[in-house]
Amino acid sequence: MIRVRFAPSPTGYLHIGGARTALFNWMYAKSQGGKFILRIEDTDKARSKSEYLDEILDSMRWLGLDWDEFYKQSDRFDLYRQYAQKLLDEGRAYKDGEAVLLTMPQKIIKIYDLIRDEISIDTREIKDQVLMKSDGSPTYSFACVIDDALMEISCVIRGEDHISNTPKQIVIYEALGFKPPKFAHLPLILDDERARLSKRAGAVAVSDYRRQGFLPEAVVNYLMLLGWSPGNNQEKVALAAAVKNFSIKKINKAGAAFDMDKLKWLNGQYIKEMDTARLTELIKPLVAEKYGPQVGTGTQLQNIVHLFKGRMSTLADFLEWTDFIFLPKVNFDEQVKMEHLSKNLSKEFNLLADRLEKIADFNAKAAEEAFRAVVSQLGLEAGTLVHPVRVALTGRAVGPGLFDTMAVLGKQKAVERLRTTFNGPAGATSS
RNA sequence: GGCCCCAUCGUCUAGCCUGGUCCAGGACGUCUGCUUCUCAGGCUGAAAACACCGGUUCUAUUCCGGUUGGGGCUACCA
Repeated sequence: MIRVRFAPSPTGYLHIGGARTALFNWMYAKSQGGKFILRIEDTDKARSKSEYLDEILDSMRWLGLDWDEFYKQSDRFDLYRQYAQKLLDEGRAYKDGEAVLLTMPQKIIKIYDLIRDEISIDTREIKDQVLMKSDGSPTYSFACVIDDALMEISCVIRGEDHISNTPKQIVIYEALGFKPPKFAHLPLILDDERARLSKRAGAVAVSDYRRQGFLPEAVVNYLMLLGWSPGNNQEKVALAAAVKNFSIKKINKAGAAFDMDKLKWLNGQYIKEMDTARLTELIKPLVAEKYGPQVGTGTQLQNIVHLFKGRMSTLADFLEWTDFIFLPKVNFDEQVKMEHLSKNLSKEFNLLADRLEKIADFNAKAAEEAFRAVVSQLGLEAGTLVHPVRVALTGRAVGPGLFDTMAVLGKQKAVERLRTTFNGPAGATSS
């Protein structure tokens, strides 16, 4: 039976690198019909916080990484104490004050790593290891070894930063009379300067990505591609398909730099392919949070989502693009205003407003017809009026097609903005 | 510093195990062009890599050694 575990420490949020370690463990378990165990390593009483634990659990669920068994090391302190006493009784460990230290044997330890093959280390490089701290709590390596052995973990899949912990732990396995599991050390995720990914480099917590409007399926898809490849030049890979293809042997040895651009691209792909109704459900709470619970309900929001779907790379982009629809007044970009509205077009705007006002069933097609009529009446090129109108209605020079934009804005606001741009309420005049 | 790990386009990678089919394939990003009222998108196309030096071999990106470079560890943190 394949049994693997992910063992985060609740001394911080779930790190994106930790999420990938969890993901690889999870994929391996699923691909082998094994069990995925979540074990909380909260032996450091001072730094462990329950809010971090909640966040880790939340992020795991959000990513869809469900677990079969759950343990907390803080519930198991008696166990660690018993094994420490056993080693003391057998003379394999000794006391230094209240602490318990393990005597290091002098030998060459060979690790068989599923990704890197054999690694050997001379224990003479390693000093005696603390097993139990003076405060009575176990050290990481001691608790980790006892738990991995007792939980019958068949393969320890963890980050490369643990390679040098492995020989120390093998010595502990041997002292305790346990058979060591297999090991697989994953390459680390690096930042764009190829240094270890840290807060400095932007978002590192899974919850940050969630907050920024990334989809869990995109985050999972991106993470699995860091150090692993499904083959066949596939980029967009569903978790289920990846599980089918998964093999530890195919994991890379070299560190992988995190590329935010590619994550955004992937996220955009998932957004574009998502059913608009479902996407609207995801966006609804964001709109409600920003503008109040009354705004953006019903099919109206779905139409807006439909219009902007193709240009979003994160859910948060929707809010960026659509402020002109939800805000009572347009938020002008002064630069853009200078460029497109410095010439007085009040005659043209009013004419267009008159036409729009008369439309009974206001939609993109009707708006376009009205617009074309005005343009031909004035003998203008469509383009010369399209851009100023877009700026007047949305505050920006870029956006979706003007008539679709008018349709989602609605007749009333469109007409009002056209009328007030040049000769509206005090202060609205620009020159 | 010591010990350990690693090394294909700017980035993620395929290929390397089982040398020739690779003047190295895909994707992100960058740059062309087309589409269009703009931008995004979509569709085209282009530039872009086997770190270096030796060895083995008829043949090396693929195997071996070294050099260089990068990363990790070196806690009574995990």
